[in-house]
Amino acid sequence: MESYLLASTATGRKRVIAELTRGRKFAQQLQALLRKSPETDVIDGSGMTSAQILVNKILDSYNRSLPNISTDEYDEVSEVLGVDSLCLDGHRRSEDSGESCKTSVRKDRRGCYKRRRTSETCIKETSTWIDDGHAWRKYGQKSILNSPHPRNYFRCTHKYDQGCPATKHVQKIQEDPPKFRTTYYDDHTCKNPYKSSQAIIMDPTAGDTSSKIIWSFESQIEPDYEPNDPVKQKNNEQVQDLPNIISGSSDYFISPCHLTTFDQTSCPVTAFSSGSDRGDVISSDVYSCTASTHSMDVDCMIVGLDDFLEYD
DNA sequence: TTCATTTGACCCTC
DNA sequence: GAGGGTCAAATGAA
Repeated sequence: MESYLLASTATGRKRVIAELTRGRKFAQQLQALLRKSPETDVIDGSGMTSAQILVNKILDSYNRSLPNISTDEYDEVSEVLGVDSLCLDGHRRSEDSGESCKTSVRKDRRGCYKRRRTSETCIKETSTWIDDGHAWRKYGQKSILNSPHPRNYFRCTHKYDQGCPATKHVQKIQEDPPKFRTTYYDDHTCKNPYKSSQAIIMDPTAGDTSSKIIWSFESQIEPDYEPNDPVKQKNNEQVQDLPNIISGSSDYFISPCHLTTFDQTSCPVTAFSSGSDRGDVISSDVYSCTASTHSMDVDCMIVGLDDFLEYD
């Protein structure tokens, strides 16, 4: 992510930083605005609400920034966003056409993919495995040095059909009580087709119900899921059993990463009030995001904002 | 039959 | 060369 900021010239870099800083400022204003009651939002002469005006400013900020990124870096942006995946052809070949080129696949894999640089967008530690609302497909498992538990590798199910670059690593870091560390890489660009149970997360800073955030969940298997483990099964059921608190509303998903973007510092996210079993499960999670992902964070906010604007 | 998971091999970065 | 991330054939489940 930080590579986005590495414009080819010092002047260009300054310009990018200035624009992104500007965007962040607008995003913060928007954040404050959204905490207010929507009724207080001012409508200007053009008929736009102040929130919409801020959205336009943020988008404008990014539109000004992107041309300042050099071609190589723009390619990198595209790569991260899944616009032009660097080796989709390479690994799709085997999945699409089966054994047609088995013998050459091994050789062709040389240089087929780039190893990911350290660019995690979100780290989450949970006492239980909770679902984050996206469909993940496990593509690997690896024992890690000095770690008694293997690390599990997941990619978005829609990696190939929608080019979604999102991946995550899940590793059990503590046995008793069980603790899992989930590291998210890249954001989802897919349109998540899963609509399952939803939850409402109350903004802890707000006293009224005007600042509800819907948090969607989907069932998912624990990284080292054991079908015969009743405890783990129960945890999965807890997530699945979340009720549709708001029905009939457009289903919009805010991932744990997105939630943290509303507060740009690491902070625990509290879901539901105390006394709720389900809430206990969710509120035990701790999220943290890398400080270098502000621009992506703002982007996430924009995505969420569109939904906010549509949700009336 | 289709799709997800497992697992060993390959490849990249440090 | 070690360690870690990804690929893809094999296998299993629905």
